[in-house]
Amino acid sequence: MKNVEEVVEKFQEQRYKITPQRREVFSILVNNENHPKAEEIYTELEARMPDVSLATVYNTLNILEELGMIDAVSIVGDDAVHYDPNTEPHDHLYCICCHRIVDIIRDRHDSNFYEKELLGFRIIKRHITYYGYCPDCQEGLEII
Amino acid sequence: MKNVEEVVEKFQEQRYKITPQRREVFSILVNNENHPKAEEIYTELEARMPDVSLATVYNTLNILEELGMIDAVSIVGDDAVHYDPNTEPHDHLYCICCHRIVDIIRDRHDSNFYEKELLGFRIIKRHITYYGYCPDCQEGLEII
DNA sequence: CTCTTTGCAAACTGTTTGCAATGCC
DNA sequence: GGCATTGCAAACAGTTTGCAAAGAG
Repeated sequence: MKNVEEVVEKFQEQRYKITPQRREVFSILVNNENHPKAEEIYTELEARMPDVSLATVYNTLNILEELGMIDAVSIVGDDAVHYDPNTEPHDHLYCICCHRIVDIIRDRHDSNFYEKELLGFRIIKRHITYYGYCPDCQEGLEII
Repeated sequence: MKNVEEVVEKFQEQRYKITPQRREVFSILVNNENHPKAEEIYTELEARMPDVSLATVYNTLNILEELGMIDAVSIVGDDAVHYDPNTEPHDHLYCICCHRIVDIIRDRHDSNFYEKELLGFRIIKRHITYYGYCPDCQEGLEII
C-alpha cells in the first residue's frame, strides 16, 4: 500500500465502492509501519470520523486482505490479528515486553527465496517471526 | 514431552499437584504430533473422563507452557492456539486447505542457529511457518 | 487438615453477522 | 434507483475467571 489512490483503483476494479470511511482506513494504513490491530485502526479512525463503527473497519480490512493489499500477522501470546500494509517479503521482530512489531528485511537469499516445495507441500508463503526484547526494553531489564 | 513421568516430576518439583485429569492430559500430549488445540485435547479427554471441564484443560496447558514443556503455535487465519509438545527447535508446514500442521526439521544451520541479536533486539526464539498445500490437498486442486 | 484444583457458569476479548437505514455509482 | 455499505446490536469463538465443592499431599 504505497498510496491511497492505488488502493482506490484496486477497489473500483473489483466493483467495491469507495466510501469516506474506507478511504480514511486506507490513509491510516498507507506507510504505516506499526502493524496495527483492528481496534487500533478504529481508535485512530474514530478521532477523524466520530460515528464510524468497528464493523466497518473489519469489513474494510477483510477486503484489503482478500485483494492482497495487506497481510495478516499472528503473534504467539497476542490474540488479535495485526495488519501489515507492506506486502513485500520480509520478516518480523516482536518485543515480548512492549509488544511492538518491527519489520526486518534480510538479504535477498533469506527473505525473498525459500523452497517452493517441502515434504511434498506446495509452499505459497513463509512467515518468520523473531521473539525477543527490543533495545528499549532491554534497558529496563539491565537492572536485574 | 517424552513421557508422562517426566512431566509428573516437573510438576511435583514446582509443587503443582498431580490429578487424574492432569495426568490424562499429559498422556494425550506425549508423542502427539498433531499440534492440537485445547478443544481437541478436551474432546479426546472427555472420551476417557466424561465429566472433565474445558477449563481444566486450559489450566493444565497454561502450566505446561509456563514450565516450558509445550510450545504455543499461532497460525494466520486460525484463531485458536495450537500446542506443540516437541520443544526442540523446528519449523512448521501449515496446509491452508485441510489446516493440518506438520513439523519440519531443517538442517542444523537453519533450525537451531539464528542470530541472537537483530536490529538491537535480543532474540529468545524464532518461529518459521510455511503456508501452502499438503500433498493430499494438491490432488484435489489438480482438477483445476 | 490445608490449600490447590475441579467443574460449572458467567465474563471477557476479538471478530462476524443480521438488519434497517443510508448513500455510492 | 438499485444494490452495496453503513452503524448498531446481538451472536459467536476462544479463553479466562469466580466460586463452592472435591480431593491431593
